[in-house]
Amino acid sequence: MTDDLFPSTSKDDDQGTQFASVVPDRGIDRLEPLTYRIPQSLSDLQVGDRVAVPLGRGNRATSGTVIAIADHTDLPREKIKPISKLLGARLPKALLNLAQWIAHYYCCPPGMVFQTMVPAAVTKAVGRKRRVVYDLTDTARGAIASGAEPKLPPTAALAWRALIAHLDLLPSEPGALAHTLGLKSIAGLSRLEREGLLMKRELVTVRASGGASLMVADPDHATAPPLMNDQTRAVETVAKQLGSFAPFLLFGITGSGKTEVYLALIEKVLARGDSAIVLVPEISLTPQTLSRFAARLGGDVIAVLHSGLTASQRHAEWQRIASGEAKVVIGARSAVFAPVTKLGIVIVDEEHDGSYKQDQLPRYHGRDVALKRAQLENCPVVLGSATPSLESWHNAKLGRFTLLELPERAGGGVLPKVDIIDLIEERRASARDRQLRAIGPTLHRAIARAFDADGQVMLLLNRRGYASYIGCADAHCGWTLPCDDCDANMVYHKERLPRADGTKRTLGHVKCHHCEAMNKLPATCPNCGKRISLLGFGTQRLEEELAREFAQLVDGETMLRLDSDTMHKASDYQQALDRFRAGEIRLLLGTQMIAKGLDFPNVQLVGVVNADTALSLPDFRAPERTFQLVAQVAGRAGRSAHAGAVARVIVQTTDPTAPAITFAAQHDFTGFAEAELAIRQRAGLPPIGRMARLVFRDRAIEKAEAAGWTAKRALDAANIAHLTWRGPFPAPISRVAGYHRIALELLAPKASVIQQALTLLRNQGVAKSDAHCAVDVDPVALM
DNA sequence: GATCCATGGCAG
DNA sequence: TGCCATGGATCT
Repeated sequence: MTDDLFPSTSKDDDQGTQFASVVPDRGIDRLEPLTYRIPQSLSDLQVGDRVAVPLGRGNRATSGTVIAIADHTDLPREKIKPISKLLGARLPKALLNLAQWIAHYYCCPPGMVFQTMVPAAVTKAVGRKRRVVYDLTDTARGAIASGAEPKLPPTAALAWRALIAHLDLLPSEPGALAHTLGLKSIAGLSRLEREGLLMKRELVTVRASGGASLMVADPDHATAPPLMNDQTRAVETVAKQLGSFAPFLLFGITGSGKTEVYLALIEKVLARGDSAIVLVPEISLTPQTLSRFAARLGGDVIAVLHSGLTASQRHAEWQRIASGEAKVVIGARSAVFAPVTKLGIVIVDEEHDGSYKQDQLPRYHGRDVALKRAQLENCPVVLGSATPSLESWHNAKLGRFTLLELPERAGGGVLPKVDIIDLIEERRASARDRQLRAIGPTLHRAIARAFDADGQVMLLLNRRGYASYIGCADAHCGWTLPCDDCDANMVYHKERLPRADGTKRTLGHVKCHHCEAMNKLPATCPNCGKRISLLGFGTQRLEEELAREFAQLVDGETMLRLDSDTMHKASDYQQALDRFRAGEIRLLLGTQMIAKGLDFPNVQLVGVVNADTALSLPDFRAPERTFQLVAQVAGRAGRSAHAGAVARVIVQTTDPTAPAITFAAQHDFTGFAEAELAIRQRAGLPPIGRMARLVFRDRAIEKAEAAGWTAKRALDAANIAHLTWRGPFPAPISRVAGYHRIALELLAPKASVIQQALTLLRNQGVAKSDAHCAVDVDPVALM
C-alpha cells in the first residue's frame, strides 16, 4: 500500500528481487555476512548453496556460502552486486549453524570455517562432467503404465519398443543410447523427443580418477562375532538414545572390541535410515580399518575422506555423501564436516588423540566439534579410547557423558607385564665400556631373548633424526648448535643415499625441526675450535646401534624404521605395517607412528627407549601424553594369547617414579586420571578450568611484546569476573622461522568466561586471528 | 621528483 | 585472506 503512496523507480526494479547473505571464503573477521542480489537465472537458490561472488574493488571472483535469503535490504542499491553463479554444492542447515558456532567459539573468521568445511576440490568442482541426456517425459511414463503404444512412424516406433525393453539405460546420452539399443541412428529417438516422449536434460556427474581403489571388503570380518556382555550392554545403552543428543565415553582397554560396538551401532543407525560419521586419527585410516567396515556394512554405503585421495575422488565422495548415496562416512578430523543429511550417530575413535586438534586456522578440535554437531542434530556421540583424554574423563565423572566400560580383552588375552628400567642405573652398570648406548643391558637382553623365541620386537623412540643436538666436545665450552631462525637446536640427520653401483653413501646434515633450515655439519666448534660431538639419540642412531648389536637385523630387510622421514606417503606406512605383520620384519622401530598400528599377534617385546622425551616438555599435559604414549604402545604387545610366549614391555626412563610411567606400567588409567586431575584442580588447569592462548608473532620482538601488553592491559581494564591470565611471556619456543612469539594464557573456571574475554579482545581489535596473532581456544599443545 | 615498499583499511 | 590506496623512505 505504501508502494502506491511513495512510488520510486528503485522499488520497481526491486519487484521480486531477492537478496542473499553470503559469507565469502576469506579470513574476513567480522560476523556480519555480505549482501548480494540474486539474479533471475538463480531464482532457485537456497540457503546453504555455495556460490561465486564478485568481491572488492577488482570484483575478484570469490567462493562463498549463502547463509540467508531475504526479500529486501536496507543497503543502498548501488553497493549491491549480483551473485555470479552456483558452484554446485549445498551445505545442510546443521552445518551452517555448526560453522557459525565454530567461528564464534574458536574466535576465527566465519569464511575460513566454510573454506575448511568444503574441500577445495568440491568448490573447484574437480572432475565434474556436464552431460546432456535423454530421459522419459511424464507423457511417456503414462504411456508405459497404460501399456498402450503411442501412434508413431516406423523408425520412432522401433526406437520406442527398444527403449521400453531397456528402461534401465535411462538417462543416457543420445548417441550412446541409440548405439546400445541397436538403432541405426538417433533419428528415431529425436522423433520421440518431438512427440513429447523423450526430453533432454542436463546431468551432472563427478568422475573420480586416479588414486588406488579405496576399499576391499575383508571376508574375515563379513559377519559379526558374538558380542561379550560389556559390548552388548554398551550397544544397548547407546541404541536407546538414538534420535536424541547423548554423549558417551566408551572406555575400553586395547583389544576390548570397541570397533565391534561401533559397527553394531552403525547397523542400527542404518536400519533407521540415518547416517553415521566415524572419525579416526589420520594414521589409523588404513585399508585394514576400512575393509573391516566395508565387509560388514557394504562398500557402497561407505564414503572415505582422507589425505590420500585425489581431488576428483574427494569431490566424488563428498557428492556421494551430500546426495545421500553414502550413509557412513569414515575420515580424519575434517570428516566431522561431512554433509550428511540425517545424522544418526557420530563416533570419535581414539578420542584422546592430539591430531583431532587443527593447528592452523580454524583451530577447532574434531572431538569437540563432533559433540557440538551431535547436539545440533540430536543424535548420540560415542567417544572411544583406551586412554581417554582427561577432558572426556572429567566430563564422564561429572555425569555430562555416560561412561561405558569394556574392561576385558575380546580374545581373552591378558595385558602384558610392564617393567620400568631406570636408565641411570643401567648406564652405571654398563659404564665399563665407554660407548653410550640408547639400549641398556636389560632391554638388550630382552630383545635377544625375543629373537631366540622367534618373536617380533617394537621399539618406540619419539625423536626423529640421528642426534637431537650438536655440541662442543669440551663440556666446559658448552656450545650447542642452534637454528639461526628458531629458538631450537639443530638436529643431525644421516641419510644413506644409493649410488649408481648399488652401494650407499652416507650424507649428514643438520636440520631444524621447526623451519625448513638445513645446513652442513660444522667441522669444529665455532666457539673454541675443538671437535664437534653428536649428542642425544634419534631413531636413525637407534637403528644404527641395533644393526651393530644384533647380527640378524639388516636395515630395510629385517628391521624397519617408521617416522615421518621414512614414511612419505600413506602407502609407505601401510606397506611397512604389512611387512611387519607378515613376519618378514623382525624389529620395527619408530616414533609415535608405531603406537597405533592395529594388532600384531607375534610381538613379544615392546620397548620404550626413552619415556622422558615427552615427559620433560614445558607443557602441563606432558604427563598425560606420556601416559597415553606408554599405555598405547604397551597395548601393541600380547594382544592375543600367543602360545608359550609371555609378551613383555620394557620402559626405559631416567624418572622411574614419575606417576605417568608407573600408572601406565600397571595399565591403571583410572589411577593416573585421579592423580593428574587433582594436580590440575590445584592449578585451575584444564579440564577443571578452561583455557585459551594468544600467541603474538612478529619479526620484531618489540612489536610482538607490545601486542601482548596491549592485550594484557585490555584484560586488566575489563575486569572480568573469575578470569585470570598469565603473561605476556615468551612462548616455550620463543622464535620460529624468524618470528618472535609472545604468549598470553587465559584461564577461567567456565568456557563462557573465556568466551567473554575473547569477544572483548576481538571487538577491540586486540586479538583477531591473523598473521600477527593466533588465538587458540582449548589448546592441546603449549609450545 | 619518481619510485619502492611496508602498513592499514576494507570487502555488499 | 588478498587487494589497493596511502605515505614515508630512498634513489636518481
